[in-house]
Amino acid sequence: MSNIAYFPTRPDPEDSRPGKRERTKVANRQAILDAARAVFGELGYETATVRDIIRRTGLASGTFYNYYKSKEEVFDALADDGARRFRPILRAESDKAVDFESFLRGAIRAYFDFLEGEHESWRINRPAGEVFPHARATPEIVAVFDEVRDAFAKVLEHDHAPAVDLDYFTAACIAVAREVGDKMLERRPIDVEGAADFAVRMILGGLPALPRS
Amino acid sequence: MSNIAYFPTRPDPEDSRPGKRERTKVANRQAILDAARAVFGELGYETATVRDIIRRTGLASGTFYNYYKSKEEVFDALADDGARRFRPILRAESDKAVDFESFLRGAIRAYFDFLEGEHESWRINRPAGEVFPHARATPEIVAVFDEVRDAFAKVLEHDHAPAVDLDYFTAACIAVAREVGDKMLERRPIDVEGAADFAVRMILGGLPALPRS
DNA sequence: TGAAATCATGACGGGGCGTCATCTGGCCTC
DNA sequence: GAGGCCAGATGACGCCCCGTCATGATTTCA
Repeated sequence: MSNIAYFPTRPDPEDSRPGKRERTKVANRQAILDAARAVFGELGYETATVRDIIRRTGLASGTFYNYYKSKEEVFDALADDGARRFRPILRAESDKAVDFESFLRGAIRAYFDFLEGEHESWRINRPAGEVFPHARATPEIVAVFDEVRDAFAKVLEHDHAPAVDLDYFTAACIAVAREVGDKMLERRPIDVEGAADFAVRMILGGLPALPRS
Repeated sequence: MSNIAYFPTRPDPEDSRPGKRERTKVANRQAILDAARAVFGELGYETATVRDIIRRTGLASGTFYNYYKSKEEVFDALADDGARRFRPILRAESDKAVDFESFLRGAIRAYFDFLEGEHESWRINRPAGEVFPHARATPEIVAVFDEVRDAFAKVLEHDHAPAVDLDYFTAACIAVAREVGDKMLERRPIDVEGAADFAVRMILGGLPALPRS
C-alpha cells in the first residue's frame, strides 16, 4: 500500500523548484500584465484606469502597487515585453543578411509579421476612434532602435561607404515602417507581402522605385 | 463744455460690434486655450489635469465645461487650430508648385518652418522624458492629410502617370516629414534647410539619393 | 516549532472629475 | 430707464480614482 500515494512526503505535486513565495510573485506580475492587455484592448488606453486593471485581476488594490507604480508603467512593461520578443528576430535577420537590401527586406518583413501576430492580442473590441499612444522610449525599445541603427551602420559600411545622416535615416525608416505597417493592418485582407514590398522600395529608391498599381 | 467727453452718449469706446455677451464667450474660449497651451507646455500632456487648466484661467470649474468636455477635447482644439493655420500655407505651396518635386520641397519646407515657429509656444520648461501624444485625427488634421493626398494625386497625374498606392505613399511621406521634423527640433542649431533637403531626397530617391556627410 | 521576513489586504485621506441649482448681469421691450 | 428674461458664470457637491500604510496571514528559515 505504500506506493499508492504518488507523492507521499511532498505535499506539493507541482513543479516547485522556486519557493511558493516566488511563484505567486511571477503569477501576480503576469496576471497584472494579462489583465492590463485585456483592459487596454477593451477600453482603450486613455479610458482605462488602474482600478479597471486591478478589478480584473481580483487582487487587492495595494497589491498592484507592489508590482507597478502606475498605468503608464504597466503599459511600458507590455511594450518592453513586445520589444524583448522582437529583438532576437531582428538580430537573426541582421545575421542572415548579406547586404543592405536583404537586411532591410528581412527586417521589415519580420516586423510586419510580428505586427500582424500582435494585432489580435490588442484590437479586441476597441471602440472606434480610440487610439493607442505610440510606445514610449522604454529600455527595450531604445535597444531595438539602437540595434536598427547599428545594423544600418554596419551593413551600409560593408556595402558601399557613403556616410548618410544615420539618425535621420533610421528615424525615417522606422517611421515609414511603422506608418505603412499601421495602414496595412487596417486593410482586408491583410497583405504583409505587399506592404513590406512597398516600404522596402520606398526606402531604397523613393518614389520612382515604388510598385505601380 | 459739452465737447469734453469724448464719447458722450456711448459708454463703450471700444469696438463693440458684437455684444458683450459674445465677447466674453470668445475671450473665455481663448483664455482656456491659452491656459491649456501653457499648462501642457509646463506639465506635459499626461500630467496636466483639467483643474490645472481651470486654475490658470481663473474661471470657475463649471465654466470650463461650458466650452469643452475634457482635456482631450481642448488638446484636439489646439491641434485643430494649428492645422487650420497651416492649411492655407500648404495650399499656397500647392498652387505655386509646377511639378511634384517643387511641391514636395515647398510643402516640407513650409511644414518645417511652421514646426520651428510653433516649437516655442510649447516646449517651455517641460520635464525631460515627457512626450506629447501625436495629434489625433481631428477634422482639420484629416483635412490637411486629405489635402496632401489630393495634391499628390493631382501633381503626380500631371507629372507622369504611373499610379502608386496613394494611401501608403501619403502616409509614408507624412511619417518621414514628421519624424525628421521632430529630430530636427532636437538639434542645435536647428537646421531647417538641411532637414528639409534630407526628407525631400529620401522621398524622391530613397537611400541612394540622400546627401552624404 | 517558533521567530523573522515577506507581502497581500482593504480602509482611508486626498484630490480630480463632471453636474446642477443658484445667481448675476447683459439684452430687449415698452 | 425700469423691469423682466434668460444665457451663462459660479462653486459646492457626490462620485470615484488615486496611492499609502497599518494590519494580518503565510512562507521561510533556524
